[in-house]
Amino acid sequence: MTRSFFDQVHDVVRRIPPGRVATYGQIARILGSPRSARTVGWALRAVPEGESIPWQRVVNGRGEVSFSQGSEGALVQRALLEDEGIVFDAHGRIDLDLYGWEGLDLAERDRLLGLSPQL
DNA sequence: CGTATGACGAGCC
DNA sequence: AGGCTCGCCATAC
Repeated sequence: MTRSFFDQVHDVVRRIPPGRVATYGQIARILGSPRSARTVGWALRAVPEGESIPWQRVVNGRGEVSFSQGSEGALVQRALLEDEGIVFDAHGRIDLDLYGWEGLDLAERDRLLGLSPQL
């Protein structure tokens, strides 16, 4: 298969519904590379602006926007998430128990991993 | 083909 | 508790 890890990351991120967030580590685990969280972040950094990939719905394991505080990217991401109804606490963090993505069901996960050729 | 790079994460001070 | 280090691993060069 020609799908790069980056493409697979993008595929998964596109599945995150509005108002929900996933973590870098979670995406990595879904793709079968539990130690590739950093690479997930890199894959999102490489998302072209025009693409319809909801990159803002991916945060770090503590529910924080993973840009240096005050940076433009951080402000943009937070604004986009708040537009989806997500509420940040006083520490600028998201309650993952409340807004965390449920994840993919097994069938969908297998399809994304290419275990069951469908297209 | 070796080295550098990160929008992470776990662990150790 | 909070900050720092170190491992990780797909790409970039």
